[in-house]
Formats: sequence, structure tokens, C-alpha cells
Amino acid sequence: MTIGEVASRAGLAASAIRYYERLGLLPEAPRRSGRRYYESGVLSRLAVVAFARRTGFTLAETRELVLGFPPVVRAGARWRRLATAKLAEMDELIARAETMKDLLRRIAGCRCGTLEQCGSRLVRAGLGGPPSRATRPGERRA
Amino acid sequence: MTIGEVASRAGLAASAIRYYERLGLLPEAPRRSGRRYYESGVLSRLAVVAFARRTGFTLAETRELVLGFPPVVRAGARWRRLATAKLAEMDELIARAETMKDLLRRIAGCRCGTLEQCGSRLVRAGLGGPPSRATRPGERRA
DNA sequence: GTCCCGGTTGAAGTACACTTTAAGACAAGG
DNA sequence: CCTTGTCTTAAAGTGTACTTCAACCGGGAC
Repeated sequence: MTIGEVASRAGLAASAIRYYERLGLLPEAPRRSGRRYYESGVLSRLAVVAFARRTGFTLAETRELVLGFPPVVRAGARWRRLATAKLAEMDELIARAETMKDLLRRIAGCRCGTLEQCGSRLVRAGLGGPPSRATRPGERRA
Repeated sequence: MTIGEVASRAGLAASAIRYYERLGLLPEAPRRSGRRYYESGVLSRLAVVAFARRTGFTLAETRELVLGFPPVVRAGARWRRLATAKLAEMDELIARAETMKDLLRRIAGCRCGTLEQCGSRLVRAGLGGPPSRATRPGERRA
């Protein structure tokens, strides 16, 4: 496949695929007279990348995820540390999302005069917690 | 309170608070000889902002959230649309986070030779879905 | 009075994740 | 052969969310 075909199949721009290659998220594609040619396996890789991204992994973290594989054979300890940290972050993320659902539903039906009143109740209800890097900057493609 | 005190209590930089004011996330603080002075209510507001941010709201969305309040009195319909959309996004986010937890646990104990094999199984297991803008670009403070 | 700390402003800088642009190479179709 | 379309590269631009910088001002301690 050409880069254009991979791009349209993966729902990405060709420029994004070149960018991923430069960052090391994809192996260097073999060139035929300068052009990249891909086998279908790249689509599974891109699916994993897209999924990780949508769940809050940065590209750097996603790179660790896909390069540290398989975990037992190479880079095992490092990969396991990342995975363990990310599992905890996923739990935090889920907890925050649940609390936000509550917040939205309660505000929608609340009788408070100001947001701060609702807000301080939520603060007391355990809205705190560690910063958690489960985020992804610079998102462009809607 | 001075801006520095608010900043340290909220765990933010003073520059971030000025930035929020410029964007309209905070009301213009009254000035005494040029300087901002705050009452304690601003801390609840900032707590709500921080929470929304950590759960994936952009600053623009967070602004809608805090400005559209109270929902019944002013900007009710607009606020409710945002809230409904965000509730759906929270559900998607939770589902993705659960799937990612599965992915991490299964890879950690899997026997696949390549990530793509694991990946394609996950693709089939319903890893797809809409892009979902529940993200925040440009994050700096770890 | 003067020193410094912390505040003020606007402008510019930074990180991430890409995209866009410029200038060119090659391939397939008519 | 020539055009059209897709590819190549490096470099610069974009949007979000801030921070940092330069230049300046005001207030309290000494």
C-alpha cells in the first residue's frame, strides 16, 4: 500500500503517518524509489495507536507502549512500570468521569444561586486528587 | 487575598489566574491601585475549573460550564446542550478507559509474538468509535 | 529615602500534535 | 511525451494552554 491508501484506511492524514514514523511510533517503511510502501499489518498498529491516543496517552507514552512489546522479551520491566502507572491513571480517569457525570446532572437540576455553592459541595465530595497526566495536548483532527 | 495567595492556595501559577481572567473563566477581579484582590469564593470556582480540566474539558468548554450558570436563569438551553453532549462523552471516555485497562492487563500476560496480533484482536473486540473531543491540548504543569 | 518583593502589562516563548507550504521527483494514463 | 496525481523532504505555521520576559509601579521594612 502507498502512504495515501494507509492514510485513508486508517482515517489519518498522510502527514500524520510520516510524523509518527519520525517519532518512532511506526517502523521505517521500506522505500521503492523514494516512496514508502506498507503491508496491511501497519493498520493494526495504527489502530492501537489511535486507541491509546483517544484514551489519553501522549505520543511519547504510546511509543513506549508499542516499542516495549512483547513485554517479557525486551524492555519488560520498563514496559510493566508504564502499564502499571497507566492502569492507575485509568482508574482515576474513570472516577473523575463518574464524578463529572454527577456534577453535570446535579447542576442541571439544582437550586443553588451560584456555581460556587454547587462547586464547594463538590469539592467537599472528593473532587480532589493528584494531577494525573492522562491527557493529550495538541489534538487537531476533530 | 492577593493573586499570589490565591495561586498558592489553588496550586496554580499567578500567570494562569491572569490567563483565566483574560479568557473569561474568572470574573475581572476588583483592583486596588492596579492590583487584583480576591475573595475566598474564587477558590471554589478554581476547584471546579481544575476538576473540569482534569476530566477532559477544554478551557473554552469549561468557560461555557461556569458562565452558563445557573442553567435555568440564563443561557439555559445552550448550557443544557453542552451538558448533554458532555455526559455522552463521559460515557465514551469511561468505556475507552475500561477497554484500555483490559488491553494493558491482557498484553502484560499475553503470548502473542507481535503487538499487531494483540492489536487486531482488540480492534475486533470493539476498539472503534467516534473521535470524541474530550481532550485538552497544551497541558504544561505536570 | 531607598530597597526589595510582589504586583502590573503586553509580547514573545514553549510543548505537543500535527498540518501546510515550497520545491521537487516519479509513475501511470492518454 | 506530457500531463496529472501522488509522493518526497525540510521548514514553517497552527491551536491550546500556559509561562517567561521586559519594563515598570506601589507598599512595607529598615
